[in-house]
Amino acid sequence: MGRAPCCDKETVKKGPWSPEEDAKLKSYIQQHGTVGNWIALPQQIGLKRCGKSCRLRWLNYLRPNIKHGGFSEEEDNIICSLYVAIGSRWSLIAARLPGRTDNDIKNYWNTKLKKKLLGGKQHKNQQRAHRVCHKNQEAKESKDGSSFWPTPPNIPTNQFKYQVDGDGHASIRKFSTNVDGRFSCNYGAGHETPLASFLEQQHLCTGSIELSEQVTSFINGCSPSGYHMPQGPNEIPVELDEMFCGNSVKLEGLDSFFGVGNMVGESNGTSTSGSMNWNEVSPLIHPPVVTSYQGMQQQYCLPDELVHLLGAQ
DNA sequence: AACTTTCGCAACCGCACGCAT
DNA sequence: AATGCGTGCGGTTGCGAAAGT
Repeated sequence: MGRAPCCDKETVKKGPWSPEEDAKLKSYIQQHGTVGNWIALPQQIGLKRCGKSCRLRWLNYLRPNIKHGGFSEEEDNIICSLYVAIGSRWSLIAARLPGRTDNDIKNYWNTKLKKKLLGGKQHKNQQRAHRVCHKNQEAKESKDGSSFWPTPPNIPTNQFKYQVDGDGHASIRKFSTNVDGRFSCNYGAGHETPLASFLEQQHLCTGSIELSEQVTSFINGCSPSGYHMPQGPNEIPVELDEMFCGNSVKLEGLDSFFGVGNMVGESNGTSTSGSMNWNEVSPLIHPPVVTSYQGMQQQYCLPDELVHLLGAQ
């Protein structure tokens, strides 16, 4: 048996909200505060709307101090950086941008930033059937050579090698969980995250990445329940940086750019069809704004916003 | 001016989670 | 432990506006 619908779809009104409906909802919430039960709210105030619709309308439009449009360059950078780090968790990204809603950011990303970032390279499955305008976009950007991120650093590939040590797979999982936790506050255990997927994939693809004593010792220093804050540049082994920066990768958070299901091949900078090699991905991990957090910025190539995130833990 | 195509955004949909029972 | 329900989230769609032909 399927789940009962939250409202009667036959009698409930859909589509754009009228000013009268807005006024009713706003007035009620201003008097009574954000309601405890959205499902019951429309009946209480005589709105023929679904409770979820009321909630959405309030959160995305009627709520005070909402900003619409006019994203600044700084906001662009924050959104891009966070997207690369944590993927499409719009609510988390919105939490870093006061006055912005997750819906707004999602729309802005889908309509503007993604194109800007990728220069029109999009997987065909990502395209809606009736929207073929990206050819023009690609042609234009190919013609004038425009690109969002600066040229990536020339990092030689195939130069990393990890020493064998016991249960590398489990160690990688443990490490990625800890490191990822710092990038995805309050996100439940068991969820795949970009870094976790990346590290997992490194192991699955090469079958040979193991952790050295230095790395293991770093991992063991991570609290299983909390976040381990690096105390300086020397605490994070250089080889971890290489793990992030010296291989061809496919970041889960970027799957939506090129579709899913393609595994990165050998660790020589090449990738299988449809996936991204390091030269394609690295500019996404090297956004223009780079500062340092106790020196570790140089190790991890973290953008400003992630440094703030780390600092906020 | 008329028509077509593209864009941007508000809103909907369905799923997953967490809490209460 | 199982079930039901409300909430929150991310993906997707629909439609009016703007731009192009």
